Amino acid sequence: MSPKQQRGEATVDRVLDAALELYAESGEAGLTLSAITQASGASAGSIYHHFGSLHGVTTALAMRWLGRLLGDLAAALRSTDDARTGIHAIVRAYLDFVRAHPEAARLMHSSQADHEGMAHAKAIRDAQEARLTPIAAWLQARREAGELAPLTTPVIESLIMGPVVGAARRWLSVGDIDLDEATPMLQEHIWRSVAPLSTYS
Amino acid sequence: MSPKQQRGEATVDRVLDAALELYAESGEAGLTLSAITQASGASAGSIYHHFGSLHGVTTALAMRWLGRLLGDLAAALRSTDDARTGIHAIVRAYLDFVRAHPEAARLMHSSQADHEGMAHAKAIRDAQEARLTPIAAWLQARREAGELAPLTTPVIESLIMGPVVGAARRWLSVGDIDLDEATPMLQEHIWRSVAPLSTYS
DNA sequence: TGTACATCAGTGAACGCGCGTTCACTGATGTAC
DNA sequence: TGTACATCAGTGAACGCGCGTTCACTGATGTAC
Repeated sequence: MSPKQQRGEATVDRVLDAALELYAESGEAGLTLSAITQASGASAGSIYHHFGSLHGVTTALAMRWLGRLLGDLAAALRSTDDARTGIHAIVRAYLDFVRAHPEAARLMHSSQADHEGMAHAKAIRDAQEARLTPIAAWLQARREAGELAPLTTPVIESLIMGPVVGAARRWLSVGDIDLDEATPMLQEHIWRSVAPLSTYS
Repeated sequence: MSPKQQRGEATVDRVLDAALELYAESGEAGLTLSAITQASGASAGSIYHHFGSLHGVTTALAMRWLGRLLGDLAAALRSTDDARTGIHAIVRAYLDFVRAHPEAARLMHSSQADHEGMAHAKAIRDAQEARLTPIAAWLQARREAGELAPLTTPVIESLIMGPVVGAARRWLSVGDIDLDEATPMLQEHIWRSVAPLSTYS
């Protein structure tokens, strides 16, 4: 999980890369130990040495990509300072990430949803706290500045991320949505849903 | 799947009810054949007679509840005729359903998300076409009447259902959202995101 | 610079367990005349 | 109303397969003096 030698790190990378590929090919059902050993070249024992269990592999995989996604979102916010450009930036960043890493996005959209993800959502939040904090702080600051409607954090987060996740999932599954075309519309209409009323009066 | 005798129907019901309970207890991993036979009282052979396979059970379970949910949503729309009350109604109907059937909601939120659900999203849509059509028709009529912003159907659906699904999932997992309190806010702010601009100018 | 030792990294055969599925069969229900 | 037959519903023991995990071990790397 936290290798002390370079080749250990390389092995962890190879295993996680192979696992994502396997997941993309055949879903959660494809993530068997023998499939991973074959695809990654690492032995069963080596995988257990680094991850403790098969479940440890999938957890590490989800955490790695969730960290990258949240990092992108936080970075997108960092270069903005008014609410509207911030909303636009985070929406774009999420959709860009999904387009760049569709397999990882697929993995996260389901692993966040499964029983485990549901049950351990809090644990995940803790593990990713460092990356969640700046995003939450940004939201709070904008709301306190009166640049966002006076809503609770969970409601604001649902209003912003909900449509983005919905559009991403739709693109990943049904495929009847053009993300390039949809992005500016999502950006502006999501903004309308969280903008203070004064913006339009 | 479509039993010709009454006791067949009763068995199917018992199996699906037991399966949902097992899922609520221990997730997808809990849905083994032996667990289902034990919990439902039906024999392995009987389950194969009705569902063809274990996978058939989970498919039937998801379809049953998805049908019920979509039925509720369509019913909620039916008693409205202007866009704003329609949006309010469908948002409320979804959240009411989630509160009334949290285990089923949990199941659908993940089974819609998994690899299978992603891959076969189109097949699911076909199977539920009868229930999806009136909802899609309502949307189209309202948009053509100028009561909704001129957006493509996937984008409108994402804007409406995205935040609702997001809030529901958050309630089911993290639990840091009060649905009673959030409902009116979601209703009105979702409406703002799909309302024609003239509403606020 | 060299040596001894501790820790990290990796191997792969072996294990037993529980899984989904099958199948030959019995019993219940419906139907035709 | 009674009888013969077809279909539907249900049983449960038996099967083999592939799974995750373990473990005794070797080899590589880092560290202390």
